[in-house]
Amino acid sequence: MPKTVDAVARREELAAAAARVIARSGVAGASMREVATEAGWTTGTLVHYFRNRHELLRFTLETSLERRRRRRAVRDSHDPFSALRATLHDALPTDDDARLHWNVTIAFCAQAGGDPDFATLQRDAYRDVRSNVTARVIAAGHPASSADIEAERLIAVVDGVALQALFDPESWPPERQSAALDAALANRVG
Amino acid sequence: MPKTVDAVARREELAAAAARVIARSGVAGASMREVATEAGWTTGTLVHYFRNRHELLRFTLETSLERRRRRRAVRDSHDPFSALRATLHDALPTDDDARLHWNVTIAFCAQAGGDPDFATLQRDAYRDVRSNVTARVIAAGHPASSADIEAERLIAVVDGVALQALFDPESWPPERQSAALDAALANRVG
DNA sequence: GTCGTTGTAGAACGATCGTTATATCTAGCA
DNA sequence: TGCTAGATATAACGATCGTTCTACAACGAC
Repeated sequence: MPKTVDAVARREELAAAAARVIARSGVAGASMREVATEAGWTTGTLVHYFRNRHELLRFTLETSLERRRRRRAVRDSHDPFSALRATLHDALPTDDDARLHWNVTIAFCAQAGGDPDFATLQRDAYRDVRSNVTARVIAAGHPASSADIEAERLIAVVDGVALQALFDPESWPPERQSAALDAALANRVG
Repeated sequence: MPKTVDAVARREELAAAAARVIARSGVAGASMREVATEAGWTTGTLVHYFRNRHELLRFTLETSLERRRRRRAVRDSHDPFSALRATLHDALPTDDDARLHWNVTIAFCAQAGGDPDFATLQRDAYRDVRSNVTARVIAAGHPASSADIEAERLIAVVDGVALQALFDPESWPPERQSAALDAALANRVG
């Protein structure tokens, strides 16, 4: 058998490079050559792990969404309200990693119109977030009958703050994002 | 004197075509040829009214932001709370026109990272919205000391709902968007 | 050590892009 | 009715893109 590498790890490494390029200059800026250079390889390597550019982009989006999902997965040890707050807080672009994946999400959001593949991935991720937050809202003591409304409201606040923070980072330091979230949480839940 | 056309109107007509293409397939999809075809002209006409592609895109973004701004400008005749609600409601993607310009905003949001020109335009538009809503929040009876916080919260809700509605239109008919806004308004203001 | 498979590099091709240059058409004025 | 400058169309150029193809390097099985 010939030289062997961890193909899964290599794909994730390349996708991470693609995510950085996309966050920096949009999906359109993520050409095969640019991504290969960012990753420290050549296009020859890139096409060895991804059949074509679309598969690279799709895998990059999947990985990015999965990364954001995992950010909020390890929060079950706290008390229910803290877990809810932590889940929502982890979705805010308060650090470089979250900012990066938020930018990737936004970049693909703009592309989703022309590519139903991407649109489906994003929509499913959104629905997953919605059901997750709804469950935590109920766990935190909110009446089950209106839990979905409350969850949507909280998600809307988080998304809205995130959008503004990405546009205008200097006006939205992490503390201000946290404060906005806490204000939204203080309104009904808890 | 030769044949003469209304150059301003022609520029806006071309920008409207560009906006449709951008909403449909992103900024990257808005090539000179594609925009010219959408508008019913050729690239020769396009470059006659815009020095280059960047100027076309910039003017398109400006026009789109201006159009969203004007949607909420004619709301001063009502009582203060209705005016506030109407202002926020007009920002939601409840009709085709609003959806189109929201998609343009999102598309340019993804591009803003690589182009400081677009980023500045968007950030300024956001700050304009913020001061506008803050004024209306105060007019609606909210304490001036925390009006900016309240305005940010409401804008965040609107943006968050809009983002979800663009992703998942069938889950977010206009009535549901209105309901989410009214729930957010019922919390503090009024 | 040799072979065979995989990993990596780089060149090359056709398509498409933005831009520029050139040609044709058109409407108002002499 | 011509003349002229703006309005529009079209062709072409160089650059860049995604993709394909070929060549070489590296490592495990025999």
